[in-house]
Amino acid sequence: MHPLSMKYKTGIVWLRRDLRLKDNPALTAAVESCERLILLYIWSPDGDAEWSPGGASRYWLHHSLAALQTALAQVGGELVFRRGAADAVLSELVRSTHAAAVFVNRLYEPGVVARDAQLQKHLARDGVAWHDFAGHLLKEPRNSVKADGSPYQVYSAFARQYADLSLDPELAAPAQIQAVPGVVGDSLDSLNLRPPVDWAAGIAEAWQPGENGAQHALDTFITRGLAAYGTGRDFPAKNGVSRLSPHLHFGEISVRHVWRQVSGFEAAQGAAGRESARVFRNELLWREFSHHLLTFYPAMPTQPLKPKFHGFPWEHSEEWLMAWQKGRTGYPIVDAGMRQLWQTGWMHNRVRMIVASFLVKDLRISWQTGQEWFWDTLVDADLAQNAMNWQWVAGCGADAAPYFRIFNPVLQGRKFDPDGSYVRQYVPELANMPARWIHAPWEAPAEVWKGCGLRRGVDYPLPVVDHSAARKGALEAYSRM
DNA sequence: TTTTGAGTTGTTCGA
DNA sequence: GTCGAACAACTCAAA
Repeated sequence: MHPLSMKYKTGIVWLRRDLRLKDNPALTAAVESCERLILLYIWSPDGDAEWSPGGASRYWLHHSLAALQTALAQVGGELVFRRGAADAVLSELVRSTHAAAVFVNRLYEPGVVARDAQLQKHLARDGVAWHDFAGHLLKEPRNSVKADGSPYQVYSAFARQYADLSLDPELAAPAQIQAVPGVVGDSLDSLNLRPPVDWAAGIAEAWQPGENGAQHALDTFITRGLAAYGTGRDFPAKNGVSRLSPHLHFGEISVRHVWRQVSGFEAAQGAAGRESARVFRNELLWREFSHHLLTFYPAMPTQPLKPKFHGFPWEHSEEWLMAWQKGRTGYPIVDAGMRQLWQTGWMHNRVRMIVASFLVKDLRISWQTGQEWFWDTLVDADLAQNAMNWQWVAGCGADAAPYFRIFNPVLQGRKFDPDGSYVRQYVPELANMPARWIHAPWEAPAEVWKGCGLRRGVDYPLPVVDHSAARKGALEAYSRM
């Protein structure tokens, strides 16, 4: 942390994706070094930075901000909302309030990094200090490079350096905040983050955005899911995963806190539990790795990391894309995943791989197209992770991904949703399909369809493509590269 | 500089 | 039904 010897009369805490009070380095430093604070959130819909949040993210953001507003008010703080370009908002605010310093936690999207550098320069010209802190990751990307200073390109080598990770002590939530009174702001509602049409009922049911919801999700996971995470995480019908991703994306909980809690749990476990904790921590390291990659390969969201993928012959079928997006491909596990995404703003990780593989390998539609859909529909949409994972599936990412790794949606369904309960939940028209046919209903005899009250290919579609043929086509296209 | 070992999550085929 | 091998070649990390 920066040693701040200077005391400021007025400081601005610019909250971005660190929507929490606990273990928030920028907030704590500001409280300790300023007599009074302006707590600011800026909504810049037309982007100082590219990749403005998608629909599901905005919904989450609205509720997360509402929760933060309440929590800050309880310690005397007042969250001020402003809309517009960050540069204009900050310079106006600095002039009108005579604030002498701005405090932020660093982010790692290339557009944000560039904008922050500009802002810092502009503020310095007006004599305003800029203090940025490490609050979003376990380790700063610039500190996790190889001995020669070059960036890691392989996950396992990257992850190895976290073996002896030592973390700064956690910071308590501020007990008291002195707010600058009477700062003019917009209302949260006027930011229009919520959708005009209420499609979000399913999201509201499934989630509790905000710091309390995040801590609750962590507690629930540690008491119910973590011990069996190693195997349980692969079964989408079980509650085997943490569901922390949107909370971590918006910084409602500190990843250092999560790491510590998981390590604390591990200490009291037998071999299986220790292995589960290790596997889960590796998932946190994949999150780190994605930010590392985005830092050193800023084109990752649009360009394949492996150059030979430039010019890959992707298909452009609106009809297939629509079938995938709406969950009407005729492959139940794929359709269940895509409908879970649409209804709840989230999809189980195992199923994300299956639907992504299906889009890229079976339909041969570009990973960028899939990434854009996820960006708009996921409550946890995160530029670094979205880009890294789509590239991983497509095989054009940093790690070696064998060209022959093509998921078979029927086998995956049978293996990870053996009784079909995940499919039944999200593809209710198949609720009565016997388990034997649930992952390949086109193979079911006519009387089985009839017995379920279904017209074959009408009430539930036949496969848009034949997997076996599509697999051959993909292998051929990849080998021609 | 050269060498060596290794690389998140799979599927198919034939014995 | 289960099991092991094959499925390419290449790049990266580290000694």
